[in-house]
Amino acid sequence: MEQLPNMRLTTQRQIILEELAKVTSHPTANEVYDMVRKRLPRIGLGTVYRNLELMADGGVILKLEVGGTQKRFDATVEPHYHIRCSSCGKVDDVHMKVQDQINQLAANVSNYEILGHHIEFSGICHDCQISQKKSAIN
Amino acid sequence: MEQLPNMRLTTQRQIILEELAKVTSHPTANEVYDMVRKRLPRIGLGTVYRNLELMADGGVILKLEVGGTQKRFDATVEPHYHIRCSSCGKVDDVHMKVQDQINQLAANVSNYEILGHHIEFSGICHDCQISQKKSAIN
DNA sequence: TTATGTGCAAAACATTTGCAGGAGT
DNA sequence: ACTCCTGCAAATGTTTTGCACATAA
Repeated sequence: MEQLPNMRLTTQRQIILEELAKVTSHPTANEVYDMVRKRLPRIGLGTVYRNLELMADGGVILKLEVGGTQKRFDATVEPHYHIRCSSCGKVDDVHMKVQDQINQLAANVSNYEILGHHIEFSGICHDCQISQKKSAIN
Repeated sequence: MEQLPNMRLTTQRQIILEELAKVTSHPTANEVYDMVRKRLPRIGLGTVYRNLELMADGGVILKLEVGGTQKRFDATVEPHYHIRCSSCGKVDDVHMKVQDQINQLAANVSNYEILGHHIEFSGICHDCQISQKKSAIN
């Protein structure tokens, strides 16, 4: 595992990263805690929060501040977009090309130094589309 | 004030909406509470939360779930983008054209029914650019 | 008049932090 | 050894909620 300088390679960090890499579901800190606890039952929730935060700061993982009350985490650090189901709150990746040219459009109309952007789509996931059709029948 | 059906026009709602419309700073619920309290000292924080939520549901205002811990609110409901200062956390509008064509790009690669999108830029605001230059000298 | 809304306070969540003991380098 | 890290629990911060009273329609 490639870590940042000044970060020790602890069992806890290793397993948090392994478990996060296993899924594509963008889990919340608490969901990561549940996943990790199956292998490290005595780990503290604070440790999970501390390490997710540290890894996100170090660019090892991505912290998503998308809709909903909790932050979500993603082991894929390459820039990509997300979609959130308005009905069930699930978050999925959107595998489209990153639209870097829009940074220039923003730079043209803003006095900020533009660092980057993130797009969050909203929609209805396949499962929820099906549930909606079912309930429309009744 | 045009409200949704089944919503009474109360003094509290009126003033919350007026105060929100006065600013372009995308205040948090607590900041709205502080603003409103100057005119209605006995209003409860719960009332502010309840009404901001209701108005956002009804499309009278916009609820922003951008980076940072707290939700922010915006009296401008026309679709537009935002930029958040990575240094101080301030949120500003980005007055560029809405890129509706990217919804189609997302629809092409996703099995979600796309409803819309929001772009959040990140950058360094003008004030923070100046502070950074000052501290670079020392 | 009556359904809805309000203030207040407590509860429910989500996240952060202090500290004494533990572990990586 | 000497830091840095962890588990635990308490603290903090944000949002929601229950309830008795108030008020818009």
